[in-house]
Amino acid sequence: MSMHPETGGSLQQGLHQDGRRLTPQRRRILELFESLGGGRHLSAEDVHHQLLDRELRVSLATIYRTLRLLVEMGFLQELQTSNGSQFELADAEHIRHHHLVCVRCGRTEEFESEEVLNAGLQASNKFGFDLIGSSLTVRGICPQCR
Amino acid sequence: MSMHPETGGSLQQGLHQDGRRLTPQRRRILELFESLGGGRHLSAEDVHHQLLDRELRVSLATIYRTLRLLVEMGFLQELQTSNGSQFELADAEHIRHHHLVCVRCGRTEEFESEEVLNAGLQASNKFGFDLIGSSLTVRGICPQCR
DNA sequence: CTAGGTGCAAACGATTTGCATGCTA
DNA sequence: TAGCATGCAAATCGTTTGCACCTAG
Repeated sequence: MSMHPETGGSLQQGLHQDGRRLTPQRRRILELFESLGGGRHLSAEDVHHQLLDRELRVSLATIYRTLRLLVEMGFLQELQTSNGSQFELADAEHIRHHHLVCVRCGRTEEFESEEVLNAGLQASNKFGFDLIGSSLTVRGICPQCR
Repeated sequence: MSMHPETGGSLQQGLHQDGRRLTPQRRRILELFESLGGGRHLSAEDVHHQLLDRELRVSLATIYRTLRLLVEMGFLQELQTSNGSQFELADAEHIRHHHLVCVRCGRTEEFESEEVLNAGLQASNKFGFDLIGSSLTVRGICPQCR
């Protein structure tokens, strides 16, 4: 009942469902996230720059469209911040990592929690949702800003 | 160590700290949230309309400035969505309410969880943050969109 | 072939900011 | 008074979209 993160193989399969196509641009974005591994937050602009560093040109518009697609497929998870969205791998190893954000300076720390993972699972069961992932955002004021 | 939500009284006190002033505009916004009670999400525009319905004129710019202030003071909690931020009372009764969001249609359900609350507390302690609040966002696909 | 994808540039829309004026403490 | 707050309008800036062209299947 829960749609789960896929391996490279089944993900490419997913990109062929419903008449979707696996283009070089999409492959580049996928490979970027895979090469960076989990636990890294990238904005759309970050993805753009990382790709340019690798001499790969993909338009920002396509990056936005692809990131949205990957979120809906459950491959990425989106973290909304005051400066726009951040995306990160949502695979089994990282689905349990959460965020502690300073509301003053935006500093972000990460932590893990088994209980939070379970709470999300229970909630999605209760309402009949297919779980994609969950993320806890804890807001506070960091020591430097206090 | 944890900055906690305040009652009306200590909140108005908070609005006098650091040379801040309690203006009619701020009072109107505060009273709006208090009158609606917890568990309601309002965007900045929503606040604007609600106030107009009550024949109270406050500029959108001031609403944005005040909402940010109230979030930093811990009186409101901010929920970032793809259509902008939503704000709600962050008082003791509602600080433990979380969100289950459909990534396709945006439908949002709410639920509570004691474990999540504790996880946030532990995390903020670990990094020395003053806790303001926490919110879990669970992403999934709702039954209608599946 | 042909629907889906891409790039570009323009459009959008929520939020922020500069500045002159108002008003709290 | 002094200085924070407000209102207005203009500026920002991340994100979306229209459209003509391209290409995976």
